[in-house]
Amino acid sequence: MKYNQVTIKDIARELGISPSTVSRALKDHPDISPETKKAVNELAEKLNYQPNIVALSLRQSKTNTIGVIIPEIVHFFFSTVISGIEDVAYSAGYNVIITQSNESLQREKTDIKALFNSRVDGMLISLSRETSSFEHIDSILAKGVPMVFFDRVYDTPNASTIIVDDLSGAKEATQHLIDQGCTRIAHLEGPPNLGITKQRLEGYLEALKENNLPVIPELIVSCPLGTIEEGKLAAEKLLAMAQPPDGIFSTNDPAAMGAMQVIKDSGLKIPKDIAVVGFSNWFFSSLMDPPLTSVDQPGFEMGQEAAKLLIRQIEVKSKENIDPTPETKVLKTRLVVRNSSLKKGKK
Amino acid sequence: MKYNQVTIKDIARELGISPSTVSRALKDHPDISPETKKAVNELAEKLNYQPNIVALSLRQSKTNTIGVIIPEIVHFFFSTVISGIEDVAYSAGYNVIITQSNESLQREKTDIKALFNSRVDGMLISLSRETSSFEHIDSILAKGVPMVFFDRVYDTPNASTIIVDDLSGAKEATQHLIDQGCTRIAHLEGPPNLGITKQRLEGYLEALKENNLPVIPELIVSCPLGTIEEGKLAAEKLLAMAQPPDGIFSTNDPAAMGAMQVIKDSGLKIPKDIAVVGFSNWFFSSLMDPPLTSVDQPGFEMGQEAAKLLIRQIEVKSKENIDPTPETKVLKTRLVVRNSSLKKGKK
DNA sequence: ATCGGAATCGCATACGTTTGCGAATATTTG
DNA sequence: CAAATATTCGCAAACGTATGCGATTCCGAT
Repeated sequence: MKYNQVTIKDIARELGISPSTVSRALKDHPDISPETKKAVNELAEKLNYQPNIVALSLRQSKTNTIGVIIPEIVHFFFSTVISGIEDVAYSAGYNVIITQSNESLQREKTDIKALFNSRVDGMLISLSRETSSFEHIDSILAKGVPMVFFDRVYDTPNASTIIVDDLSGAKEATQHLIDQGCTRIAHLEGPPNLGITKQRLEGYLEALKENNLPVIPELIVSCPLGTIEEGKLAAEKLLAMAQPPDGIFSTNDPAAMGAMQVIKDSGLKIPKDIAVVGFSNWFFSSLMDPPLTSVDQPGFEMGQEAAKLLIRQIEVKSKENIDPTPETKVLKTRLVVRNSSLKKGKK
Repeated sequence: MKYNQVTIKDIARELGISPSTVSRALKDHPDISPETKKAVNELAEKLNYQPNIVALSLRQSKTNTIGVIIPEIVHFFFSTVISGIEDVAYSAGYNVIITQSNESLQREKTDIKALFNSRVDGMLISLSRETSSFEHIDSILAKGVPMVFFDRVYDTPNASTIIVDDLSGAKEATQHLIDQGCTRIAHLEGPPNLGITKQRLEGYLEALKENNLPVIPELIVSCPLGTIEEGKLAAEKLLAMAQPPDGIFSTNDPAAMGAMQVIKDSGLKIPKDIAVVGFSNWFFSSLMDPPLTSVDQPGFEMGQEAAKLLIRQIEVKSKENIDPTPETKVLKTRLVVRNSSLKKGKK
């Protein structure tokens, strides 16, 4: 689009000097006399000169843009993360291009290529549910594009990652159920490809072991999509057992919610008969009836940290021309106790 | 960032021809012989040539990028709209840069400038709650940047808008309450600057008049932020009245939700004592207890339509070099009836 | 008056691509 | 066989900016 914006050449012509001088004057280069600088700056101000970012990007081989790939935007946790990313990116002078994989590996591949072709300075990625091979990522990584993975991470020594302590969070949640007197605790397990799924399962198992509770395989139900619907199905299955559970720890909030609905409809009471704990602390969790206990993930902070890390890597790479060593950052979770799990009342 | 991507020059050098020939060969220009085209295309394929989008943007004064300004991402409706925008933008070959105003006029101003400086080809904007003056928009509009406003629109003859039929939606919602037997219907009113607030109020009033119900000013309570907290306060105020309402139509779902909590805590029953209807049909509305009746806004579709309209305008402007005439598109709402308003049971 | 150096600035080139125009070669025509 | 035309390609400039290097000017010192 041609907006007839004033350029450095216009200023040069008007002042009868060369574009190079104008360029230098604008960046306060010592070679330029104070008078020229003054004249240039005043005219630039008067004409409302704004540097052409596209030309700058071409010249410097740097777009000041970071690309983001997330599974889906319409997801409380991820939109919170984006908010955090925006927050630091904008104050650092970076634009943010957002793409969503829609949980599809195919789409993730085209997204990553599109971002690379757009010459973004770096990428922030959270893997799709389907992603179990990584050539598409490795090939871009090999070209030296800085990348930071968050939440659903690719475990490679070549890229930075930022995660929450899913294991501890899950363990704490399970321990909380045990403290409330639960002895038969079910687990709604998440998408099998994701590391977070394994971590949360692991935390659940560790808590059981530390309390000398038996691990009952039938009580671990897979919810590969983690939807409300799957939560309902899982709960129906659990309630049909000879000995139903007295507590449920779900890999995420929607599944927990689905389970809650089925439990309530069956006439059982939450938390008296079955206590429920979710994961992620979605916006609406506090609005449920009863309000859902959940493990809070600091999404905004995760976005901030991921963006900070990426930008630092970008700047290191461009200034010192050195590949920065990847870092891993683990954020703490926080168990938010609400009525869905309080059999005994608050301590 | 220098990724040492192969350029048109590399291909030219390797083949002993000029860059211009390579360029033309790649775009199937008739001036180039079939043999040269074949050679070029094969080598390009082999070297995995990808055109440098930044150089292209500079050359063509077109970035194939559209900028989006929304009040906040962490908002079910807006994230849904974004999803719709992405959907059509990507298949049309456009990148999407997203910024959020955080409901601040100041931030909206800097966002719009930043997007302009990034030379986006067009903008999709939903106004902040604070926006009541429009110079910052007019000045950009005057430069000929295509703009489409959605949902919270700027009513000007110079830009296209895409909205939902808030008036009809509100009227239908209120009529529904009347049909359920409500005679004292309260309205939780939204942010005063927004057109949608006025439209929804208007629809509420029209429904009352058509049914010969009196307009009782005390029953119209302002919720300038539209938060859950404000909904609670409003409900407390309403319940303290000598004659509390028997129905509530809220300008949005969170306020409706806050009201529901207060009503339930006060011992009154929903919908028996007070029926409640919200607006926007947030994701969690169906999960409330009782599930909340709400006016569904087609967010995804709105995003799609807005992006389509904008892209069409961009292409018209660049090809025919003519300012396209602004259009307005109105999308239909849909009342989703749930138990929070069903005093009589489904018809 | 001459020189040296500092101060100030412009030329040329680069980033990667597109495109009008002209040049060279090949082909057809009379 | 010469001339006209068609085919195929390269040169150069352009988009807007940054920067190494050389050129010019000016000043004070000798």
